[in-house]
Amino acid sequence: METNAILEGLNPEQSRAVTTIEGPVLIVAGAGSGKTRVLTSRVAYLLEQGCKPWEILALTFTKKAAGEMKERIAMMVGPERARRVVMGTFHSVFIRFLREYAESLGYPKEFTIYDQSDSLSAIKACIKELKLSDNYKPKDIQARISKAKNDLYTPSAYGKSPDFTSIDRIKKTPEMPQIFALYQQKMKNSGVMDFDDILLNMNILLRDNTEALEAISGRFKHVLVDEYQDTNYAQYLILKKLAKNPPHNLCVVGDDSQSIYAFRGAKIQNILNFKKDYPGCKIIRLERNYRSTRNIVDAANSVIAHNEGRIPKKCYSDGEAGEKIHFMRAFNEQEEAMLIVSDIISRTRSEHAQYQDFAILYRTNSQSRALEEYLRRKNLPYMIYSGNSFFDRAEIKDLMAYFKLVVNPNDDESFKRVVNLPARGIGATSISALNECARAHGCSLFKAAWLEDHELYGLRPAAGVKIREFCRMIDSLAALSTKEDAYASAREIADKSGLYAMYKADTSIEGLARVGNLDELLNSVQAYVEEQQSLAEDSDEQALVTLGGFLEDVALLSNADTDDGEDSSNKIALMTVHSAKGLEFPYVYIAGAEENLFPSMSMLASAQDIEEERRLFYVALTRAKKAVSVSYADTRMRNGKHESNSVSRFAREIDDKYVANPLPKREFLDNSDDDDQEPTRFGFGGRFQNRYGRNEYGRSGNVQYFKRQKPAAPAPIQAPRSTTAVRQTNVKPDLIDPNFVAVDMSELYVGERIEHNRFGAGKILEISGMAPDMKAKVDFDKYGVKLLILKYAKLRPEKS
DNA sequence: ACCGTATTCAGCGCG
DNA sequence: TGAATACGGT
Repeated sequence: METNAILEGLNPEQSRAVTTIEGPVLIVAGAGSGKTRVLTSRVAYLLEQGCKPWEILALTFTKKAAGEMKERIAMMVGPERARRVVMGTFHSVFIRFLREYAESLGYPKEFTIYDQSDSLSAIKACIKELKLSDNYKPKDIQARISKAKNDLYTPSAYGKSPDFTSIDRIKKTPEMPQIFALYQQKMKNSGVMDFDDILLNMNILLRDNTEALEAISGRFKHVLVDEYQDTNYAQYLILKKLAKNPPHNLCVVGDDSQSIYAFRGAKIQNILNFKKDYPGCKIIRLERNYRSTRNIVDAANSVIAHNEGRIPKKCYSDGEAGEKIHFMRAFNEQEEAMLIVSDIISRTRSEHAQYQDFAILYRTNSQSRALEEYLRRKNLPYMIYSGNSFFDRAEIKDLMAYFKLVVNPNDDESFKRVVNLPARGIGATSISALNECARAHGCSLFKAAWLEDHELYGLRPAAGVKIREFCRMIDSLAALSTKEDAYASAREIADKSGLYAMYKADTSIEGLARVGNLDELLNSVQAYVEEQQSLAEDSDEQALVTLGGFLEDVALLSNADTDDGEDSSNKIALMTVHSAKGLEFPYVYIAGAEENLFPSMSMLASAQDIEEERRLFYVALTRAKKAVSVSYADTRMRNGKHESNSVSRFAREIDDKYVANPLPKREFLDNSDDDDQEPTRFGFGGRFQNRYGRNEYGRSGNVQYFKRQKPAAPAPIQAPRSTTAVRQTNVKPDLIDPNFVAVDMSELYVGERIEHNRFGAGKILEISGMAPDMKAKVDFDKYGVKLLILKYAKLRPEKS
């Protein structure tokens, strides 16, 4: 592609961003400013200037971003050259480097990756081994270890850092350094890294191995980084080392106003301080927004102007003024859902909008429920972007654990997961004995299985035999997997392990679904093999597509990448503001614009946190192309409690000039936090025609005031339905009416026909024991005779 | 090994 | 409130 063609259609700033190729460059790319286009054009331009593809390193955060860039570069310069550009996510690119030098770091070349759940189990194992109290919450420990690694603290550095140890003192977890150390030790014994280790070890490599540093940094003449505002300290330092050679051709692109990942270690200072870190750098601002109307851009500007720590810039749109922002006030989250959905319906009619043109954004995932319920009620197609991926399912994890174990037999977490699945008579006792043995020898469970001194740790010979049998099976599968491709190996593993047969034996509906999922996993292995083979055909080398490759590919997938095969065409999108980053929609609804929720106050510690929340609100606003509606509810059920909060300060910060129905100057409802003394307002809806559902509500007399009352104490015991009512463990014993118990028990008698939730109908044969240990022998029509403890079994008289 | 119940927790989530 | 995990009994 000719230089002219590359630059065609770029505005002057974009053009400068593409052609300023010498020395460090910071491109401050406002929302919707054509950032991806600039990045891809820049790569094309570098190639056009004679740079070799393999001398360019381009790093992104997500697989999706990397994929999009690859595709667009391929269109500009052709697939052969595009393929040779070193481009990918931080993690995927660094894994490649780490494999080259794995041994110098004390890892096997074939190290595998622990995902978060593997890592969590390993942490639980550490806590257990150190016999620590339940002050030590595995999730919390995991988060703190992750934070430490992102800031490049090793366990010993952690122990010496007052920052960490003082928090541990407060949290009553003084043995954090020991857990951290044991965890790292375990990981090394198992030949595995977690996601943070990839960055940590990359730093260690570049710090301690000069040869590696020179080789890797010498390989690249140009380093490009997307979303620089989201980099953490570990990534920051790696980049610094990769760009150490003059003239330091490091080009970073980002927007400080969209830095929203501080909670997972991102440092906005990285972008704010770029100028200081790279003296003489060039700063290019992309301030023209091609996405949104003027009103939206100006409204977003008026909000973000309240932040102090910013790179000065003036974002603007040359488009039409467009619609003003609408506020929608609701009584509760159900009504909020109704207002939003009604608005969507009316816009589909009045503006011929498609469902896919709408996005409903919220701060927390739990807000999706009310919206979802209402959308379902109205039969509208929608899609929730979040969480549970295919790979979280138990049966998938089981088969994946076999794959992982075959690729890396020292993976202890996978070993523990499948050693007795299907049942092989290897119980918890045997495994904990084996674990003791492994711990004493500082080796993996798999290696410990072959040692001779089991008995010292209490492992019974019979159990030892069974464990070794299992290990031999893994060994033979491993041997096979070096000869066969990933798909053949995967099939063999599913078969020989007995796992597939085990799930196949379950003929229930769920069982069938599980087998279907296993098939789907095998299909995806096959798809991976075919994809890799077609890539290899284009190039010269024809290597075996290994199962290890598949595992790595999957490990580096995110939830966002795995769409459970659901068809996303023409559906209303529901997602958190975080996951909306980088996306755009004609119509955007921001739900739950309330104090305490957005901004979320749960963990708000410093003034900087409120700025991060404000940036998040900014991100939400700037997703919209044509229209934004901001909704809030007077009361909302949160964590099982009713909460009343006033309108979000961010909503108020939108300049009235850009709002269709500005908020009253002082809110009617003060910020009373569910205090029983305060009057709480509840609305009773019914009139929802008002398109913008604004402040007439609540003012027009359709509001009831009442004082929330504490429930009468003691709480009345509910009318007995069955013997299960006796089991009121939350009620103090003296609150149970003894008469009630007696009466209740007498409802059951020998010969009576009853029903059970799971076993269905049956007849009582015998009643034995005294309350609360009273038991009944029941002959179920379908399941035969069972002895049930009445305290636990929910029996009710048969309906006739 | 599996069931039902008790208890606990509650934020956003890249790779 | 309700989901996820831990526990404890057969």
